[in-house]
Amino acid sequence: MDSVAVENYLKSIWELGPDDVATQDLAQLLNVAPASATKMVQRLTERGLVKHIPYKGASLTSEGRRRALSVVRRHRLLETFLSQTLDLGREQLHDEAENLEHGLSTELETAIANYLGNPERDPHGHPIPGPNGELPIDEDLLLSDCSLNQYLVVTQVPDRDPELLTWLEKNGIFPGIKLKIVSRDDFGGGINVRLEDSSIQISTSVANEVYVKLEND
Amino acid sequence: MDSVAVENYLKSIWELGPDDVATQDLAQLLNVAPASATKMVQRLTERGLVKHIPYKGASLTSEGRRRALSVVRRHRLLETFLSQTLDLGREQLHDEAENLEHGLSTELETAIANYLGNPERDPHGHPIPGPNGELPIDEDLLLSDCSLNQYLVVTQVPDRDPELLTWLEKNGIFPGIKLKIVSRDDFGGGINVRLEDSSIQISTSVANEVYVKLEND
DNA sequence: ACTTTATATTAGCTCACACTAAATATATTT
DNA sequence: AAATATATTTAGTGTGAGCTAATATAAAGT
Repeated sequence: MDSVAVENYLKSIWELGPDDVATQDLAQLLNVAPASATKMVQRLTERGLVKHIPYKGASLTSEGRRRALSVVRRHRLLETFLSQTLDLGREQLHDEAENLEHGLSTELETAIANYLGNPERDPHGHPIPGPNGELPIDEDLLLSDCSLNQYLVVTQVPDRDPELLTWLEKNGIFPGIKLKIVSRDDFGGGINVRLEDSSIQISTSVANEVYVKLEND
Repeated sequence: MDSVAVENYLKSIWELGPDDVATQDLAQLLNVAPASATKMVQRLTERGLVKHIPYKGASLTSEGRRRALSVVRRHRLLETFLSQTLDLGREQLHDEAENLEHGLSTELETAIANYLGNPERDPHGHPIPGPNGELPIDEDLLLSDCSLNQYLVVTQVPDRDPELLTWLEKNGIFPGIKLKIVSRDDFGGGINVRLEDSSIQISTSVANEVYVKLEND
């Protein structure tokens, strides 16, 4: 069984990947010194879970990817389970799942998945990998890439930043909501969006973390 | 925050306590070498969580006890929560809770407790400590201490051994069930018990782990 | 009271995972 | 092409938690 540290590194490399993950980014995401990240990347390379080209970057081997996705699966199932049983706000879910994911046995993972009816997405709209690390191809579009006046439905919002999530929630942006882009401000100023009964402005950096699909799909 | 290892030691000392806990028993319960247990007991003594008289035994300080009971609380809340949402068998609960208890934040602990209506006992009948480590006085009687022909109700069964638990379950012994002792075999042979619609024999060692109360309480 | 046996502790080692400081690569400017 | 800046890696340490082998203490038996 992988240690908590190993699981967290694998998951982080996956999140930053797929290729040439910089030691520094990894270190920052995990709140450790860059040297610590290098060290761990080397240990993982030893173990065959990571491929590392020094001074270039790290990436997961297929076994590493499998294990990373197992962590992601547990994380997302837990988020879904907690949000469905207790009613925690979407913004609390991430941290709680983060703490519990490492202690989830395969049996309990399965029990939870069955209980939930093997859902395909978590409450943030992120796809849940299958038990063997299959990840459905994600065809969602970046909100910031969409054209004006198309009818869109939000599919995914970011989960790491509770503040941001609270803001999105307060402004009515969460999976399932319909909207369209009515105009773009120049020079990276953001986009103006029309929802059911409100209009808001969304900065480019936020629009880069929200995914949507066309309404008629 | 206490490490997983520290939490496990504290909980184990509490379970084996209250006084003069032998290093060896601790080591056995935690599956580590006796020397490792001694070492940890010393570290915990350093930290003021344990009082240790060398060659005599260890016991918890009041702070140590508080933290041990916090682990026990999380464990028992999780058992109750899992048994109520998913329906796992009573015999799976213990191990799963064991894995998850260390990752449960105070907020989630509270959310679960509220969701469950602040229960006083877990599915095995064990009392759940309060959020500040208060443990209600446990007045239940050992089944093996009871007199013949009293009308009894089972209140607690052991949770550590899935095999035993399955056996008890199969023979109809679990919290809430009514029974009476009809006879005792001589020389530690066990007791004969009459349930609603069956009779079984229970060995002394098992009867020493089952608690009951008088029916008319 | 002495010896044996059982239980505990100490000593010395190992491994995982963190850190800082120093050294070395790579990338970017001038 | 050299100089500077940035990123990465190596070297050296520390701490937590485990192990085995050797030693010390307490309990039991003769």
